[in-house]
Amino acid sequence: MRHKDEKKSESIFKAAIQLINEIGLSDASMSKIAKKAGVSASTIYVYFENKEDMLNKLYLSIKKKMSLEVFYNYDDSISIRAAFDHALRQFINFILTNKDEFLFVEQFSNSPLLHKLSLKEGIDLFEPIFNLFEKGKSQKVFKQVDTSLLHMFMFNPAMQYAKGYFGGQMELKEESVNELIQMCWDAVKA
Amino acid sequence: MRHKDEKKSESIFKAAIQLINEIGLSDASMSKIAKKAGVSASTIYVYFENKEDMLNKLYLSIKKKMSLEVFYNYDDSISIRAAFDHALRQFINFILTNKDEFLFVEQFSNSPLLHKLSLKEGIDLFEPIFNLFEKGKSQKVFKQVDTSLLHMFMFNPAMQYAKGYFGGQMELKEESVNELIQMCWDAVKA
Amino acid sequence: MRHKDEKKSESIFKAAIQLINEIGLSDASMSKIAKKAGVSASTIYVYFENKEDMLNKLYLSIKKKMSLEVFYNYDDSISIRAAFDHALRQFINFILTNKDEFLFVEQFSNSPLLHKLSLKEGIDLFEPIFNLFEKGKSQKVFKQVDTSLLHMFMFNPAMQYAKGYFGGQMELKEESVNELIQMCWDAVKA
Amino acid sequence: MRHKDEKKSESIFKAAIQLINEIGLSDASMSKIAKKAGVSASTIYVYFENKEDMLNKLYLSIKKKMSLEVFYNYDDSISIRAAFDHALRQFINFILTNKDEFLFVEQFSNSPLLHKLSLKEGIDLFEPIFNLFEKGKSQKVFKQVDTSLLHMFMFNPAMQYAKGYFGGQMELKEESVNELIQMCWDAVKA
DNA sequence: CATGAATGAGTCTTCATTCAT
DNA sequence: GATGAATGAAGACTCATTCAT
Repeated sequence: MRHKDEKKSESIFKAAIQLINEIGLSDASMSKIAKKAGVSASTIYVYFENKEDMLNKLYLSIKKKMSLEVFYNYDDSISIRAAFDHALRQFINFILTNKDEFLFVEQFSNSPLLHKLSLKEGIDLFEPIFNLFEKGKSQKVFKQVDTSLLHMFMFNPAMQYAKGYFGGQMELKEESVNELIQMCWDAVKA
Repeated sequence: MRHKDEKKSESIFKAAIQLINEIGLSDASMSKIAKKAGVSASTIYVYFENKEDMLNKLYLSIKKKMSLEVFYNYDDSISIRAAFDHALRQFINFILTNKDEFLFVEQFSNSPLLHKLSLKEGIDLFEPIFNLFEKGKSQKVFKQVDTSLLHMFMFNPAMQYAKGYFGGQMELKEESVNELIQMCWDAVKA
Repeated sequence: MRHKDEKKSESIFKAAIQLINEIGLSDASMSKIAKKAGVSASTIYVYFENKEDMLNKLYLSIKKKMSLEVFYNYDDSISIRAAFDHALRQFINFILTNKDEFLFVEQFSNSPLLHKLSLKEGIDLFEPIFNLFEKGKSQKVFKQVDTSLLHMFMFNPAMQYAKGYFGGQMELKEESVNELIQMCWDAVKA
Repeated sequence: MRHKDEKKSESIFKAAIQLINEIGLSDASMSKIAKKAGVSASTIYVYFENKEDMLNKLYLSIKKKMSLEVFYNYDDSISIRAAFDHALRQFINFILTNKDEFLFVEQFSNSPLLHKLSLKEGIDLFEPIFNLFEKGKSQKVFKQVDTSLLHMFMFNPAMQYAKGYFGGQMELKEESVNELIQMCWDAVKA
């Protein structure tokens, strides 16, 4: 895939993301995606094995992009609170400014199409956070609970918030974002 | 006329829930559901207008059952903390002991098939919680933030936890549940 | 059938005619007809053997009604021209004032559902006209051509005209009707 | 790509026409047509948008073929009577030697599937006839009546005659055709 | 007599995918 | 590498009809 036309596979990704957000994962057929991408449906099969393969690769590519942004300028050595804040704020910023990518990931995560392997790979990209939690726990900054619980309280509310915002059920207020980060912190702090 | 089998629409519901959990919402076709329910596909249309109607009615029936359980023995007059604890514990208990129902609701909530009307009706069933939040805010027990934020931090982590548990990514420990409830409380308390 | 509820079978007829005109013969299902008639679909099967039987009986009942009107006050002994005129005028009057019945007959006549037997029975009702043609031919008033040709030129233009009128492609003018009758006469007269 | 079989859409047309004549428009399902054409049902959708589109295109293609034949060697400048005769005779010849095409057009014209646009396009193909009528009226050769009345009396009897003939209710005699043409002329002539 | 419930067969249409060019 | 053509399988849904009450 790497040696084929990078632009074409990129335009397929773009079309898929947009279409899935417009009409939903299960209504976004290969031919519709192809039409939107400006290629023939059969061309997609030059770049991907099948639909599932395409979606998994799309999922991972977004996760990678997301992780790059979340950990941009991420510095292990600052205070735990500051690192927590920084990463979470970057994360919120990413999902709010990449609506389509975020909503695709959400839809896909809730579907049986997400391959176990891709799920794991996606999680691995957030390794620095797990390190942060371990360090924080040993310093008694975080509660002595399962790391996955901490992880959940760190990112999930923001995702839920973004979904409510994009769904029109919530307003976006600078103030709310700060409150939300504070609430996350209160939940995980010792 | 033949007598209407009271259990038939119930068995269609049951088949739908199970199948949707096994293979996902969009792969659970009417004919597959019918086969699992032991009826002809056309029989479903005797009980429901169409697929969307069926799923919306299923959704509402689960939401109602859920609300009944969450508010079983719910007492407005005890302390806010106790009421919060009680409802959340009942909620967790419901989703953990009604895996299929819960996972169906999750899938359906994230799908475009969920009709706006059903969404609203579903939310209305949790009105007592909204009253609790208002009361708690006025007594400065809860943070002075959007009620929807409080609501999110109360229920969402538990749902995410259950999903992780059912997906095999988390263990279920009595201890974890208590920790989770504590974390929710820390998040919302003033 | 005669001893059953006459009103019910009548209301089924009425509903069928109307519905067929609204949505077409092939979209007018038994259940839709039943709903419009205010009875259960199964009730129709008390009065008729099946859909085809129902439509054939409906067809014949309309043909009979039509023949009654066409030959109302019909007098064999007046001049051939006058009898021709009278019958044709009555016919035109019938189809213009019984739009639904007429259009149903047209749709049904063009469908394979019309049973050969009903077709013949329907034609038999117009026997007096055939007598008129025979008499006219022997008196050299009409052309010496096949009676069915005469019959065709007498009734078909009016039917076509009415269809054009009901379809909105033609206007209805008192004058046009007279012209049409004159043209029919010119066609058949010797 | 596989090469597009030029004959495929033609064979679909042919199968559709034949089948519709055998079992009627509304019983001629896409899958039956496909089977008769020797292709998969989905293949039809490669060539046509849907059933309605297919039938409309079929209708127009027949109308065009018909008009080509009717106006073959048609000469504006000969006498009106001769032009009338020529066109009508060609028309009769066409419908008698193209039974399936003609009967299809008849069924389709009486169905709600005929799109307004196709109806108009179909009529436009007969423009020379309308010119003939206008000229004939101004020369007092034709009656001073609505052109649509003239048109009706020119073509409708022949169509009715052909339907009777194909339906087995009339015989085909060279003589009758001449008589029929004469009757049409008598009807329209001043 | 009347009818609600039930269904197998069928409707049109879309889908993911393959294949020859 | 790119693609138009082709298709079997499946989708949601409707139909005419039967049957037990």
